[in-house]
Amino acid sequence: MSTVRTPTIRDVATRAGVSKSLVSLVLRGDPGVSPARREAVDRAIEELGYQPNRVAQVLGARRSGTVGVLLNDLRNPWFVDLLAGATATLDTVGLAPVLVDSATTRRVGVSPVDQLLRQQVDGIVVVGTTDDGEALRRAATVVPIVLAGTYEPADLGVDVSVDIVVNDDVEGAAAATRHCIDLGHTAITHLQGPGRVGELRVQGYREAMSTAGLEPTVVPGGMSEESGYAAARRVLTGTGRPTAIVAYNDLAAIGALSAAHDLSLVVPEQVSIVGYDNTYLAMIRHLSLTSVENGTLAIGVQAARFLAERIDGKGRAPRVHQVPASLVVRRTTSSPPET
Amino acid sequence: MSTVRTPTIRDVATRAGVSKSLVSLVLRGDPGVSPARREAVDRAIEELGYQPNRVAQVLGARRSGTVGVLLNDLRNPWFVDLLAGATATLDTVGLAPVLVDSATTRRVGVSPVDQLLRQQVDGIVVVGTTDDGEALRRAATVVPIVLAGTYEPADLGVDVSVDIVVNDDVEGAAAATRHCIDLGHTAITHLQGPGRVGELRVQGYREAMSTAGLEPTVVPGGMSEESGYAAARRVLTGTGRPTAIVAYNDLAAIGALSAAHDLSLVVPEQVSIVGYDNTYLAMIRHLSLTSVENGTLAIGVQAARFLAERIDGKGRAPRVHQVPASLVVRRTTSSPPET
DNA sequence: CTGTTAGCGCTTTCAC
DNA sequence: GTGAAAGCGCTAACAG
Repeated sequence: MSTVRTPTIRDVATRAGVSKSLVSLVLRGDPGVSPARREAVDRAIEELGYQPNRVAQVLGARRSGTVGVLLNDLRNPWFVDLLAGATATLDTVGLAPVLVDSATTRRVGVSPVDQLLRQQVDGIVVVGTTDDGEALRRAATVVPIVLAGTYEPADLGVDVSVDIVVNDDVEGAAAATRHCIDLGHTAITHLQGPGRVGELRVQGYREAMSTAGLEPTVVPGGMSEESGYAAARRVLTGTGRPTAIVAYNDLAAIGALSAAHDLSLVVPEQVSIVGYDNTYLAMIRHLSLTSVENGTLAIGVQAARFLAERIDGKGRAPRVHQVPASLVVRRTTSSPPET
Repeated sequence: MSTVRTPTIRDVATRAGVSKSLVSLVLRGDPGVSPARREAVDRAIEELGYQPNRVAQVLGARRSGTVGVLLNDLRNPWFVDLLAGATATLDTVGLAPVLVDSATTRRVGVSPVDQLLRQQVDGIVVVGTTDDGEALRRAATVVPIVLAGTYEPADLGVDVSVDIVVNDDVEGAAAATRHCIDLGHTAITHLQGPGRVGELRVQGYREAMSTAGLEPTVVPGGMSEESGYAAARRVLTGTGRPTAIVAYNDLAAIGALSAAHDLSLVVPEQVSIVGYDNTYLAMIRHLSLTSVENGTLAIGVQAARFLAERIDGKGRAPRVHQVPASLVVRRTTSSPPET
């Protein structure tokens, strides 16, 4: 914590014997600067240990080069994977993500979205179902927004156009359900998750059940391990319990796995369980969870692309990009018990 | 994306019929503002939908109210837990974390630490072992730094003082090892992790082994699932394999679990495995990993406190805060096979 | 208690 | 090609 003033662009300029603006040009790699001067500036920067002040740059340029990423639970590996895809892509176009985890950020008064806006982000990507639709609606009038893995908030306003990048939730859930049906299950319960995505998965589940002439059972779950545990525990307690559970996501499925364990039900012999998202959790061999692969990384990449385009002013009509979903069968599903 | 200029403090002032500075005072909740004027300002803010521009605030105030949090893998639940503790505490003192995940942030040229500095963060908390010691050393001369769950980089310079918050790695690893010894194991292998923390855990392991008169075996591992898998696979292949593995952390332990599974070794009957960090992964009942609880949340909280103090100018001597570690026995450890 | 006056460090026309 | 000057939106003394 030295007490000497940290060097500014002006110091660099004087030291290099040029003007402020010339330094600014060099900083931004402007091609039209004579090699000699560029060299002089670079040396001065080096000698001074000069670091450009981003804050001042942003204020001056009226463009921050950052995009807000609104997650809602860093504990869910799905978010992290999607984030990885988005980050990689943003990097290539000179944008930097600024994360906001609505779960940990309980800053009173100001909504996370407004925080982002105040920070002058150039765009926002909303990852997964979120509340805060009100704030987003406002935000949409100021910066471009893309929704990744969610359809909410729908109707962001008449003349604002947001892009949506999702997987085929209906088909994914249907595939998961069909898999159970094909294995011989007839009593299959679905643990519903939040939002429109939750509804679409219910729809896929219902379609598959109906096609097979089976009676659907949907119970409200959630997107966390705890909620999956609680829902599954309820469902698996007592008689008339299902022989298979199709969960909203991997986290909920893992909660269900735990519930089964606590009720001394062995998986998959007594109860089959399938997740959604195909996160690394599903791949852990000791869990080896049958799950729906939904192109998480690709969604992140595409979301970032869309956002970057819109930030560049390519203001087209709203787009919906859908990546396919496919089932990955592992060891938490098998034929139902004989009874 | 409306085209109207977003309102500034000046617009608010005119609309409320007061001066810019009065608005500024209201914004910062200054007590010395007459209720009438405050009310007028608030109404103007409301009517205009005014949002203060953080960037301008920071530039003016020469203080950003943010602290950089240098993680190195968002996929490791340990980081996320620690982050949660830190965030909660930072919030209470009006500081906001800005995350940098060195794993996903591969921004060429500028080190993540420098990025943080350019953003004018008021301090940095380094979570877990990091490279980039060089940049941190430079940073330490500009803002306060606290290390959480790591001792690196050591020696940040003569007159800079950084605080360190860690758990008792030696005791934690020793407890894990003793547990195996008490169960009757004699062939116990330790999967070493990175950095000084890795060394301390090795030390704890060695001490426990030596006390019991057993021969230690340490193999290099890593901190990821993959590296744990690879190391364990090597160790468990062929004859003369250990009956117990003490891993560097939960992620590595889970990798080891998978390796055992792939080699058709059943856990814990044929091989016991213990992790470190006691993350939610260890608690998943289907994994039910014996692990060392190391007060992750408490470390995050304390790190944030230390940093906040230093930012407030309470520049004391460097401190080292150590939280206790304790073993949580679950179902991946048992007596060794009879042979 | 309130308004005025300088900046904060950088970008950006716009002349030279 | 390079430099001068005018902001970006807000904070922070300092007078009134």
